[in-house]
Amino acid sequence: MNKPLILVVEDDPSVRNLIVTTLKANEYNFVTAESGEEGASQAATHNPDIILLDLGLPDIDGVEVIKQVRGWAITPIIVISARSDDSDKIDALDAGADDYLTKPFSVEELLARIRATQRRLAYMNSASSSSVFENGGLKIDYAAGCVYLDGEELHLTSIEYKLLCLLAQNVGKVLTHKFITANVWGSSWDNDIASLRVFMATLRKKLESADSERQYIQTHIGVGYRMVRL
Amino acid sequence: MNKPLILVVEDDPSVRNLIVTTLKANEYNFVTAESGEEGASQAATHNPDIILLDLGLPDIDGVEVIKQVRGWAITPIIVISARSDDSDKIDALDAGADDYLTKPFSVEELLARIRATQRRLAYMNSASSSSVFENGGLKIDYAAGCVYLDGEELHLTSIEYKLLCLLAQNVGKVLTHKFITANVWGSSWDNDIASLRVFMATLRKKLESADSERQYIQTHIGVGYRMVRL
DNA sequence: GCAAATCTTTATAAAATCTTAACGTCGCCG
DNA sequence: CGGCGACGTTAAGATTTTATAAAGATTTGC
Repeated sequence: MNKPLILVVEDDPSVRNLIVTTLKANEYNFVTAESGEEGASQAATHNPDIILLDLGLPDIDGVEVIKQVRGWAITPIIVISARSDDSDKIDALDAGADDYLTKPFSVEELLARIRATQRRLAYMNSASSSSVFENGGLKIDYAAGCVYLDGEELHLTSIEYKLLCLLAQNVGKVLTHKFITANVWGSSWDNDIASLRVFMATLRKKLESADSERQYIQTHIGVGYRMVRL
Repeated sequence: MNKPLILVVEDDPSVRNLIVTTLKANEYNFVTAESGEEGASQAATHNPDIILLDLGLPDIDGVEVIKQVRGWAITPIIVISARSDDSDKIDALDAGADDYLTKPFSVEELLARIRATQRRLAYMNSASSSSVFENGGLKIDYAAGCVYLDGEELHLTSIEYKLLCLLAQNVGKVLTHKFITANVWGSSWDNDIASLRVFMATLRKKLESADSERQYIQTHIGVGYRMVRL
């Protein structure tokens, strides 16, 4: 997945700065808004993955922003507010907020809650569109745990599958013997390189049986193997 | 949707009572557990919609319970804990918790957070919930709890039925032994894999007796089983 | 409490997979 | 040219995993 885009709606420049700095340091993309109106419009134009929303905005009330956004999107909204009354929390949550953090808050906690939200998002996406890898006629459906070659299902043993995934997840990169054996078997037992060669042979046979033109796996003598991007 | 089932894992009887009374007053169904072990096994057997989890349990640490449950389920977990340190919150959230409430908490806020969680669940379910499943000559009527094969009703025992539903709800996906046993039986007791094999054999016999051509269930050696989409 | 149905356990043969070792090829270098 | 090292290929044996039957244990219905 790409870096998530986070919309920060906060009028206080110092708080906004704190949040933005934190996000930047953790490699999130972000856009900011300084008022409720601007927040709602930014949400519409940028379609962010997550919204961080302050309730005490200069123009419209934060709860109104939540309702407005919820009118057409289910983007997760994490409220960050100075109001710590129960009634404020309840109003915001019932309006459609997903989480509520009271100021002063710990940036670490904010990040953890963002991660939790992200996790849920990732699951929801994977349910509808399972993550697949494609390269030439090769297709790996990670969620289903199946591999297809030119549409035909390919039967792989569990080690072969792990090996192929490892290569696929590093397409174009040369992987050393040590790296591969360490990842497929537990520890890097030296003698496994012989096994690795055998598995590479069977994998190649399976991948290149249909069409001998294409070569998915390349060997780099003295170093390791590499899947080429077709 | 039916009333959601909520699992309450809390050792302190007074707190447990407060929560349960609140849930009851708001027409939720619930089950309770007084320890981490019990909580994990209740989660497996009852498959609740939401889990409320205290971290300070008498046996295993709450974070361990989270990890255990997350091994096979994505059930939303709301942590309710006396520990208010940031690090505790972060650990719990990163282990897989969805929300974190510190004691003493307001029951109204708890209810609001449950509602927020429910809202998300409802959205996720609405995407993929129909009352009947069809695949090839196989038909499962979830509402009626009946299974048909080429129009003929098929008599299945309750475990066989659970197993078939699990496979059906994940058509095309390879399900690990651990995942299956955890979902059909309680926790993943190692020896259940032997039982699983026997049930798979009987299920297959029933499904493939009529027409030996079609193979609904595929075994992935060393991994698990998978229902193929026909 | 009995009989039938269901579930669990155990045993064994068959199948699939993994490891190991042997042998052949290729390119390199003295 | 011949030895050396790295790799590919093959096949046999060891190991693991699975299907299936059948017996014992448990639950359910009556």
